[in-house]
Amino acid sequence: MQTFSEENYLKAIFHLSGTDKKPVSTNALAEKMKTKASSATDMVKRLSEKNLVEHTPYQGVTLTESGIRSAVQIIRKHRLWEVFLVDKLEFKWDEVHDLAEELEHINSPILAERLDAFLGYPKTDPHGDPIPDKHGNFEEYKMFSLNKLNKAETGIITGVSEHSTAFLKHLEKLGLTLGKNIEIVDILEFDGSIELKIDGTHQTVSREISKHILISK
Amino acid sequence: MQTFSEENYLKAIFHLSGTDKKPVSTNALAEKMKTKASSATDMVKRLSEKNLVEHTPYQGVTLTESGIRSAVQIIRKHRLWEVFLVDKLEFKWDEVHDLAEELEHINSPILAERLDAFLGYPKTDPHGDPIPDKHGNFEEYKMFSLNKLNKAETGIITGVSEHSTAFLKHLEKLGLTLGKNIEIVDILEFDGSIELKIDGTHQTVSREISKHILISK
DNA sequence: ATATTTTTTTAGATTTACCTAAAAATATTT
DNA sequence: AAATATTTTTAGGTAAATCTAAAAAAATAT
Repeated sequence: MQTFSEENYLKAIFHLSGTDKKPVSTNALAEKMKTKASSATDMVKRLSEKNLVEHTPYQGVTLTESGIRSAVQIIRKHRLWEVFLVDKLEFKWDEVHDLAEELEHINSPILAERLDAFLGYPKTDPHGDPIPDKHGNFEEYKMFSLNKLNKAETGIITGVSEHSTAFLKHLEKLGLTLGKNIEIVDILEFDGSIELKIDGTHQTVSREISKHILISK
Repeated sequence: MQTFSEENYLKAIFHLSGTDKKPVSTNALAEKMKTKASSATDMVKRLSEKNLVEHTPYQGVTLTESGIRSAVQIIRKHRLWEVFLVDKLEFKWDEVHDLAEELEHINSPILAERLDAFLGYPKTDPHGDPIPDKHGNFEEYKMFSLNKLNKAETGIITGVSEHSTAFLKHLEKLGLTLGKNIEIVDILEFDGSIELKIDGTHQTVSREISKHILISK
């Protein structure tokens, strides 16, 4: 068993490490955890002693097999609780992240399994992220950022890569929610802002925002 | 905000202090928390600095108004989660205590409120304990221990004062579940064991067990 | 009323998870 | 390649929550 803090670090390393499982730098990890580099080093050492991560000083950190397994189970619980909060307790998609950050640490494989069944074995969470099954298997969907689209191209919003309330509330206000079709009307040369058509109306998003909107064709 | 540990101590003091709110001794508190007296003293000092308890050295500890409010909200969450686990996730009444001990610390009044609504504002948890409403109000039912009944008297099982899996599994096996009518057939002089009639059959429970079965008339 | 036992508190250590400041290693400029 | 800047680690310290051992207070027994 791990502490909450250890679990949060594992999750952070998993996310920062990406699909290609590249080493995560101490600074990146510290920033993600909103702490200092020295604290990150401390924790990495502890996780290393527990064989959850591999760490070569100055060369960054990667998860071991057992670290990945652990991280994926926490992510599974996080996403299941998000579905519960939205589908059953009528929370909005922008209100569930912080609560799920707490609930994900409840330690009971049976609970996760029962919750999964109760929710009807959902495939994705309210932000479009895939939910690992009890064995930890899940497909990473091939989504890409909205800012990769060219003028006149179309796509479907299928995910977001940022879960803050402020960001999600903004998308909601513009009508940019999961499943919506969009079409790129124009890309401003000045700062890369994107004008797009959605539900027949036009909306503009900054380049920074567009990066965190994920699209499938 | 309190730490998990502080919350657990508050809850322990609330329960040990009883309906008459009498002071709780350091030893009793330490025993309940499965820790040492010195640790309990330390924690009591910390809670005292936060004005959650009143402590006169060597004279025991009582909750302040604010301590009671805090404890009752934790108990509310504990009992709501137990209802959720039994009613929605099909856990048995003997499987939910430890999970609820973790879930009760999730810090969100809105979550508690939504959960309450989702469950249909239940009045009692799976063990017959009353669930405080969001203002912290609840009726203590006037239940008494089974061993207070005399030969030939009858009653209805409406609660238990012990929540361990072992105890509850045993009751389940004997058919001694909430809502059942019982009649005292005999009380053994030797050790106070009680023979009772339930659903037409006879069962015997030790005096120790009978103390933790709560009855209404 | 004194002695003994029990309960409670204090003193001093330990572990986790953080911090700041300084040193060491690596990366980037010139 | 040397100088400078950045990143990472080490060293030493703090607060929360625990522990053991010893001291102090209260309760009980003689």
